[in-house]
Amino acid sequence: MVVQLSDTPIIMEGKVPLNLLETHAEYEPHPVETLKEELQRVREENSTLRLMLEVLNSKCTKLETHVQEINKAKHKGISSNHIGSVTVPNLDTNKTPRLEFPTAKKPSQIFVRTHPKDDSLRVKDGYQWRKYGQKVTKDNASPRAYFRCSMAPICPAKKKVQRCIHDKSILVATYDGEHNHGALHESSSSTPKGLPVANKLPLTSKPNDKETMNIDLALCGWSQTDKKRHCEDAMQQRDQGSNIKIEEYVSSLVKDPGFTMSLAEAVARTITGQQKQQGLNLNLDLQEE
DNA sequence: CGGTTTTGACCAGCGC
DNA sequence: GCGCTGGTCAAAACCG
Repeated sequence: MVVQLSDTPIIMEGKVPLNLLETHAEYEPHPVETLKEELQRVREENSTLRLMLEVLNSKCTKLETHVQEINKAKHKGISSNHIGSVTVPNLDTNKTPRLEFPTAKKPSQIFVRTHPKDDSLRVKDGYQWRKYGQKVTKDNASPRAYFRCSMAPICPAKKKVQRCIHDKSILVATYDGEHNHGALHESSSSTPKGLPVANKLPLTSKPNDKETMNIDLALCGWSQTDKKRHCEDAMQQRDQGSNIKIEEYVSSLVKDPGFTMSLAEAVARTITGQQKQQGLNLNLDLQEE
């Protein structure tokens, strides 16, 4: 199976890796009807995943177009690789870009979609934050949480996190101050150096791992309806051209081979997990699908 | 036991 | 000066 995301292919040779398809000899064989139902369910899931990939692909294309426009503008003497508040990695060089999270003197915002049921105000951005306050503000019923960077003894970086007033599943993180330390928090030593830390999903994470829920595209542990709803949301956003910052951030994630590989792995793991639950050992040939 | 989170109290800035 | 609001402090609770 070859998943092509723009120019960044994820290659999953042949079938789902053997270690993801553990055998369950202890289970009794399933009646044909049950197996048919399961097959149908897996097909539906595949179509959902396909939809997700389409969304990712379209965002990739969009980003590429945008980068090309920026490059053209650069050639015309307009020097800027900033879109909104998030710095776009330099894609026209071989250097591994670091996604610069807003640490400028001027406060800036990022938007992160979370699981609808996840009511914590946590935004995984690679830094370690210590919450020092929470307040309900006048213009938004959702409480605003105040965080300070705890990675260095004296780091002036702060952030405020509050749910979007219009969409409770979106967290708005406002960054203030600069980090006075270089190293970002490395959650996994297996991830390639130089990659944006925010782009890294833990390769060993379970589908229901809360950590992965903080990233927009970490849909792997979601229910079927959740996935569909979010895909529809994303499609709608694409069509309406709204929430540009989210799209740009997501696009930068998608561009990262490490992220896309992790996503693909998580998807495969999810399918396997569900098989485990129901005691099935379907040898899915995704290439055929 | 040390680090983190929670939460009520406190403070500063601003408009009236 | 007073009230409102956003931001911060700090003690207690919580957690690994």
